[in-house]
Amino acid sequence: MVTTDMTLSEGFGDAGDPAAAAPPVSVLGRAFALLGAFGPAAPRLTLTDLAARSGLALSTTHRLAGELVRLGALERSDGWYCPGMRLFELAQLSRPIAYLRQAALPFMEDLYEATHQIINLGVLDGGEVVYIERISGHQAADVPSRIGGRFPAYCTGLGKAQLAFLPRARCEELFAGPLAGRTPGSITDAGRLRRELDLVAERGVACDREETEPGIACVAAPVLDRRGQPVAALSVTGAVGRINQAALAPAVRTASLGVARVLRHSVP
Amino acid sequence: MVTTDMTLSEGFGDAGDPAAAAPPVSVLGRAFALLGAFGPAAPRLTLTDLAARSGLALSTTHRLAGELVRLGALERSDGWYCPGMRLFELAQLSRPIAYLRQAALPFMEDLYEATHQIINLGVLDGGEVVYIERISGHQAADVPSRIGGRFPAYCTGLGKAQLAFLPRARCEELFAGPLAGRTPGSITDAGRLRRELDLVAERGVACDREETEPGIACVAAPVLDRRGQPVAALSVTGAVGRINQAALAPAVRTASLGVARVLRHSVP
DNA sequence: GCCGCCGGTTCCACTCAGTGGAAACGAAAC
DNA sequence: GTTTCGTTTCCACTGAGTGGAACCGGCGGC
Repeated sequence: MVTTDMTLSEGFGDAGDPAAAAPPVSVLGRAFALLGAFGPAAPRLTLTDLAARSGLALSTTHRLAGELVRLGALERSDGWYCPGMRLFELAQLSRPIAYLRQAALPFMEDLYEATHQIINLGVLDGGEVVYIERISGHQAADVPSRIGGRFPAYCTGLGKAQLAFLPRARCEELFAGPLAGRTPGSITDAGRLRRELDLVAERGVACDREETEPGIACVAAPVLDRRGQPVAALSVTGAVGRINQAALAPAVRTASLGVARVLRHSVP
Repeated sequence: MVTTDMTLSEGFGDAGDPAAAAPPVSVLGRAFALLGAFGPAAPRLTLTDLAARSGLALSTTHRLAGELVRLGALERSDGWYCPGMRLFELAQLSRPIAYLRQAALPFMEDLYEATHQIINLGVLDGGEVVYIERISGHQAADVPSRIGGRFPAYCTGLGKAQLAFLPRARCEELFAGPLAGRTPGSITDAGRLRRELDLVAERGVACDREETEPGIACVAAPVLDRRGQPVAALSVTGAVGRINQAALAPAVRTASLGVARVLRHSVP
C-alpha cells in the first residue's frame, strides 16, 4: 500500500534523461526528485547533471541543492554532489529497519561463519525486495545485491520466501501484470509462480538457481511475525557451484526462526 | 566544515520540547525539522508529538508529514510516524559510505571470526564519530554504539584513532572549547588529550578503557588515504574483561591497513 | 447515555518563499 | 586571444505554502 507510485521514480541508470514525465509541484517533491537523481550508476553528479536528471531548472536546482547541502542531505566536494551523511543518520532511525537488523545480525554472523557465503537480509516493499543488510567475505563474487537495492520479488529467493506467506489475494494483485524476468532462468509464468510459492510455503525455504543472476544461486527463509505474516527474509547466496541448497536449507530456516523468536520477544 | 550547525539539532530524547530556538524558514528546513524530531529515544511519533518536537504548526506538520509519507521519507502505521524506507535507500547511495562499507566488511568479518567481539566502523564528522557499520554476535553486551549514532570523537577509540592523524591545527580547532567527557574515565584535559593523540599516532592504534562507557573497552585503528589523512576507523569493542588490548592491537591494525589497501585500489 | 476532551483532518484567505529567465562570472578548452 | 561550458547571482512575478479556525470522531468520565 505504500510507495506504489514511488517505484516509477526509482533512479535507474539510463544515460539520456527521459524528461521526467510529471514535474513535481511541491518543493519537497522537487527536493526528492533531486535526491532520486542519484542511483547505483550515478553515485555522484555535477549541478548540471542533477538539473538534467531531475528535470528542474538550473537555478532552482542550484538553490535547492545548496539548501540540501546546508541540511546535510547532500554533500559537495570539488563540484560533485552526493547523498549526505545526515540522510544516513535519519534512515537508521527507521524503526522496522533498526529492530530487524539488530535482531538478525547475530544469526547472519552465525550463517556466515558456517558457510562463508554472502548472507542477505531483505524486506518486501510492494512487489519488490529491498536489501537491508548484507554481509560477505573477501571473495568478491559478482552478486548484484546491494544494501538499499531493489529487485522484483518473484525472481529472488528473498522475495519468494516472503511472497509464499502473503495472503493469496495480496500476492495475486501484486503480480497481475506480465512478469518480465531478469534472466533466462526467471519464472515468468504466473501459474508456475503460483506452484513454486505453494512449494515454498510447504517447505519453509525458497530456492533460486540463476533466477536473479546467471551463475548465482541462493537459499532463503522467511521471518514470520506472530500472525504468520512475513516481515523479512534471510538468504545464503553464492556461485551456483558453491551453494548446496539441500544442505543449506535447514541452517537458513533455523536462523530465520531464531530471528523471528528474538523479534517476538523484543518488539511488542 | 560540513554540518557545523547540524549537531545542534540532533534529536536527543529530552521529553519537554525546548521550543526549537530558530524556527526554520524554508520548506526544506521545516521538513528536515520534522525528520530530525525522531531520535534513538523517539523512534516513532504521533502527529501531535511531531508538531511539538519540531516546533511547527499542527496543520503545517500534518500537510508536510503527509507529503513526506507520499514520498516514502516517512511511514505511517496506525497513527505512528517513523522514518521511511526511501530515506534508507537514498542514504545507501552515499558514495563514501557505500565504498567504505564494501571495502571494510570482509575485514570486519575476519576480525569478528577471530574475536567474537563487536566490530565497529566509523567516520569523523566535525568533532564527532558517526558509526557506519557494526557487527556483533548474540551476547547483547550493553555497548551503546548504534549504526547512524554519534559520539564525541575524543572519548571513543574510533575517534582518537582518526584525530591523531588529522593536521594538528585542525584538531586543535575542533577541541578549542572545554571537554565535557562521557564517563569518569573520559579525557577532559586538552593537554592530556594531546599527549594521548601523539601516542596513538606513534603506535597506529587507539585504546579506550571505559572512556566511552563504564565497563566497556576497545581497540581502534585508522584507515588512512594516500595522503595519510584518516577516512575512517575500525574497532574491536567489548566488556573490559574480554578485551586484551595488547593482543588485539596487531589484528585491528592489520585489518585497517587491509581496508586502506582495498580503498586505494578501488576508489580513484 | 450524554458530554467534554483530545488527537487528527479539512478549509481558506493571505503572503512570502520559491521560481526560472537572464545575465554575470570564471576556468578550462581551442 | 576567443569560445565554450559549468556555475553563481540577480530579481520581478506568483502560486505554493502557511496557520488560525472550524470540524470530525473516538474514548473516557460523569
